[in-house]
Amino acid sequence: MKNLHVLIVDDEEDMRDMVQMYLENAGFTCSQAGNASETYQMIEDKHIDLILLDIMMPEEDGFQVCERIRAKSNIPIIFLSAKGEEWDKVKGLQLGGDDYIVKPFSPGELTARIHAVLRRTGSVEAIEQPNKIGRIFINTKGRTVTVDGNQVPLTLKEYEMLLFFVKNKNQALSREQLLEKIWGLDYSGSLRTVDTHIKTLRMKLGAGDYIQTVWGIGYKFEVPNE
Amino acid sequence: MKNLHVLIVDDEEDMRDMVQMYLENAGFTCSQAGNASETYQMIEDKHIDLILLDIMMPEEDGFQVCERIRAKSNIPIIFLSAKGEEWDKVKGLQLGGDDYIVKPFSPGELTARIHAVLRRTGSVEAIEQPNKIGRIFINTKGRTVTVDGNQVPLTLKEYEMLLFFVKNKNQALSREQLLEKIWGLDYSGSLRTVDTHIKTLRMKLGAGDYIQTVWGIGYKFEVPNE
DNA sequence: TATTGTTGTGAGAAATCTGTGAAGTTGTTA
DNA sequence: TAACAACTTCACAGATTTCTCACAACAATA
Repeated sequence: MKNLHVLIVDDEEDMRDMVQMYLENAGFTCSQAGNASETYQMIEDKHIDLILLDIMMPEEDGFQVCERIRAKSNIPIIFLSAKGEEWDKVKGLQLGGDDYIVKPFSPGELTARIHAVLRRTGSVEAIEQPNKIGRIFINTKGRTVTVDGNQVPLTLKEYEMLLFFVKNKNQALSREQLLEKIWGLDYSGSLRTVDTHIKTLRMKLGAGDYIQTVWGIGYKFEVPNE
Repeated sequence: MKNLHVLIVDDEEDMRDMVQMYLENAGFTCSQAGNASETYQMIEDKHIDLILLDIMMPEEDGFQVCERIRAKSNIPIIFLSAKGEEWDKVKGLQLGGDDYIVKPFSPGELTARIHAVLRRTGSVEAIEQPNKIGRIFINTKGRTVTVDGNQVPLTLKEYEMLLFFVKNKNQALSREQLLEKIWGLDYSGSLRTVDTHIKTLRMKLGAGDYIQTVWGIGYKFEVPNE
């Protein structure tokens, strides 16, 4: 996969840094802009593959910025909006936004949407997604999981967990790693929460012993015959 | 592997000394700083490859120190925080920290994280992992061990012991050394505990006489034909 | 060979970790 | 607001690992 450059636009530095960290972990290169004029300058100066654009910003807000960018460029734009912030999905997308994400979001959600947008806009050759693993079939577009032909309804956390496991199959993963990647760096709850989700995932995936316990460490996803 | 220089920053001398001992045993060169100003001076004076930075310090705390260092340098920084200490992962990492470790930690955990950070930041060429030794195959990602093609289930201590033996093969290792490296400096149990683990390891590794008794000293890991 | 100190080993106690049901929280939807 | 789903926490039983101990077996030394 070629190296993709994402521009993060947000007036809060903390938020920019956090997003950048998430993205760099996922293999993206990042630049930051704290306001509208910095944004325009960045776009002139560098090759940007995608823009993450916060809506609430002093001076020009995200919608205005989007409009001005669209006047001369088709760079994919994903809007960021804080939860509860009053905003109009329709408006954003009409202005040429390609998607939107509501804060707070998990690292997995962020990268998933970026990949989806890049694929959709054709900016990048289809990114191969894991699909069939043993008797589990994961449809990342539809966000559905099928086991032995039967669709299994997974909750958000279960789904992200399964995806992360599949991406790192045959690797022992600690609870800390799972929490950090799926819940985000700022999660401060109990480690044992992972156990509970493991329980339900195991149950939903049925027989197959996909998820092994690595005693004293955490868990590992293994495919029986591979 | 080139000689890497680690700066240990902590206001407690005991902690600094302990960490230094761990690191020197692992082949690092160390310097110490007990407060913020010493830290800045060290960075000016010496070539430092990585900083271990305690968060709780009188006067300037670790976060502030990190911020000031980041203002002019990209030296990798790993935060140290005592268990239970209220601290914010996100804050630390946003300020430019590369990782964090919660005290108390084992020597193995410490060096593993340092290596990971150095690899990630590109400070050092990937450090080769032990893999095949005689008829033993160690998969560090999956944390599995195979002997003659058969997977052998090892407990945590057994696994860490084997790894340590392999890293120091053909060297006579005292029980004290083993306890210090695998259990940590604060272990206060019986020396003979080692014997018991040696017993089970020998049994699980099967024929091959990998682990030799060095009478009056301790044990040694040897590979038959090498 | 007798003596002394060291190591091997089995058994069981102690410590630690995981699985799980149930209850509590939070957030969403109608 | 009530009903519901998702998520988290808790507590305890059960499983697994780790440690200790006692004694047998062994090596070194005189």
